Amino acid sequence: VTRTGKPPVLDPSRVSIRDVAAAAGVSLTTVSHALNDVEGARVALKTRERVRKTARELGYSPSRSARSLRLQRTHTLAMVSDVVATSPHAGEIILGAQETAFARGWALAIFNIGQIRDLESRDLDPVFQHEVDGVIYATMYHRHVKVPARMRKLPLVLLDARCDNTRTPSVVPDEVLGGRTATEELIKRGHRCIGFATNRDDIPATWGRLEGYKAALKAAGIRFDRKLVVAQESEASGGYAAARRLLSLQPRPTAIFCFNDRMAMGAYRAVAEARLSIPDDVSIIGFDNQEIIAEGLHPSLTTVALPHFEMGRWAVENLIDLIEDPSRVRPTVYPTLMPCPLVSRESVGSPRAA
Amino acid sequence: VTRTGKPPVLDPSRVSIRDVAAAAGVSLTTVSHALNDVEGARVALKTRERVRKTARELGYSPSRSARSLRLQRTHTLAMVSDVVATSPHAGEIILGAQETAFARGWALAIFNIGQIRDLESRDLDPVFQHEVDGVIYATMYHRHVKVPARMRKLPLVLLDARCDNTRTPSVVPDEVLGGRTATEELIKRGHRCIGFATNRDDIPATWGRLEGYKAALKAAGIRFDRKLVVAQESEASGGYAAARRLLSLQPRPTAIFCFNDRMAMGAYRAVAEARLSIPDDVSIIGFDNQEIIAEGLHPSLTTVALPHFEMGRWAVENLIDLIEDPSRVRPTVYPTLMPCPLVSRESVGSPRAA
DNA sequence: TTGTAGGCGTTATCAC
DNA sequence: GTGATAACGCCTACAA
Repeated sequence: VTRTGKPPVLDPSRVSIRDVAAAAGVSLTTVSHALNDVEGARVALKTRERVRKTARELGYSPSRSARSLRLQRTHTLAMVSDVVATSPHAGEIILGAQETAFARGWALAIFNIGQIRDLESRDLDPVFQHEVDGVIYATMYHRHVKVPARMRKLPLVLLDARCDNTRTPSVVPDEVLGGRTATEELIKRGHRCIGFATNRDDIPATWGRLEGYKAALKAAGIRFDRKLVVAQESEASGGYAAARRLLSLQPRPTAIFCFNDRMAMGAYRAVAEARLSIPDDVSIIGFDNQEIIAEGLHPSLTTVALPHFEMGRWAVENLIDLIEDPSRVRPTVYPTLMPCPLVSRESVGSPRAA
Repeated sequence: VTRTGKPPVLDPSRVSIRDVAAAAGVSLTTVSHALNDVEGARVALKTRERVRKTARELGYSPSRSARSLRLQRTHTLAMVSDVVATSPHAGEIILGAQETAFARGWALAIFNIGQIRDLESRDLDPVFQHEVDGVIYATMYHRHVKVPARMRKLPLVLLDARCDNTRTPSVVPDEVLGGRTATEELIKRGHRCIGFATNRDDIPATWGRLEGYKAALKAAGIRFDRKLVVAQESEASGGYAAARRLLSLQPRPTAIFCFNDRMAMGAYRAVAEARLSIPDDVSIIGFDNQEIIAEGLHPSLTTVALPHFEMGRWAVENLIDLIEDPSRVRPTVYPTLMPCPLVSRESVGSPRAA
């Protein structure tokens, strides 16, 4: 990088702590004390209020650079992720994280580092050169990760991921509860023969949702039937294939729980091809709440939402707390499970009288 | 905010310019000169190389805070947007912007400020307190905006938006060309009777895509038929309604250009209900390339992609250039139009022999 | 209760 | 060619 050689162009409009001090007729120490509520040094109440008022009137806000330099704190969080920014829900995670950080006066820097499996070998220097006070390590979907050693040196929170070290705060969707929520919704409507179009990947979402499905059946006294669970690719085509298979069973399931909304999209096609209707002949429930799909389908899709916004918020809250008081290591369950709420639309109804 | 009262905890592992100077056996001034290729002060080649080597070995990287303070430059860009982070394509914009900024050594801070029409009245102080060197003002979809006075004080680039001041760099999708691309693709396959399921909103995308549709017809010597253009809500339901209408015409269009992929999703349903098949009886082409929809539909949807990633990249490149050399105001067309590439999938074919 | 001074790490000016 | 030094704006130990 080549320098311009020019001296810094000072912005005369910018008000500094000196200006406030001058305007309030006190020393800049007093201003600092007053504005920061410093514990030791007490400032007369009257003085403090005058200082505050002056600062407000002048539109003073402390320089982040100067404060960072002095305090060795940047008040900036890094969100390091694989392709999180391209995942359909990335926006929600970023939004939740960003809003929370902003509300607490922190900045959030996004670092997209490509495939996360390259992480160990990759050069993270650029990330750390940005001098952040903490790291949120987010993955595109719920999974188990190995945290690079370099990253452990900073306060760290995992989002949508868990690792071996159970002392690292981590937040993931409660897949089990979500699977249970979906299944219970069907049971509540009177369904007893419920197919599950699941996926084939060996990831927590697969195990968890299946476990939730089983738990709901058990709680309702419905026998688990292996034939009602069909695993396929977690795409629309997989959902189509799985649903076709399920609809060909005797007796035919009156409802299908789909691993995600894309699979549900395929299931809709299978139902239509079988000349059946949703939800009269078959109820469909999805997972993920991808709104484009869920609201675009006809009838609109009842589904279970992944709490991305909430996870973003949680990660930032906990990371800032961790930074501000590392000693306060609250004993907490690991990982933190964020509930997945039901989003009711039109694709679930009661089965026709048998 | 309450202070801890503790003195700053210095990170002993962090190497500063002094360490490099000591290790290289020169003064820290020389290190700065050598590392920054300062014009006036020349450093002996041998010295410079030694300094560089030492810096590399020690893993030195200058403190951003200190540099910001000294240079009055934060090397940080703000991306101020309405609900961009929740829009389905937000990820692509952010990704393009972030990768580009990162590659040039800049940081990108995202500021989500809710509904942008409130912008004038909104308190942007928090944004500017973050001390950024420039602003990317991004909207959720292509439109005309009024830029708040405060924002004009900083280098500014508009993304997916245009404003009255034609000297403000601005990048938007080339809607006209995109509409033309879609229509031409259908014409190339031999279609002559092409319906257009458009939307009702009074936005540039509506006018532009229609204009492109007309231009393509004209270029192919096909008479524009008003009845072939049906405006509806830009949702799946609107696409359904529009397609139903179009499919009832005599003669029936052999192809339908849908304003966006969601409308195309609805059009698929209308085609299926009419017991027609895609693309044998009717070809469908969308717009936006929302992958979840386009790849989930059966058959997969041929569509025109919005260049979000590229717009993010363009905005950052141009903003940094503007900051680094404001005098270099290149005379350029306004706004910059980013082409929308065709994404071929399976929903377009040739019409059956008449 | 308030003021003074030193330093956070860097770059630019100006001597040597 | 090289080095000492003064800022950038802020916070805080310490003196008054």
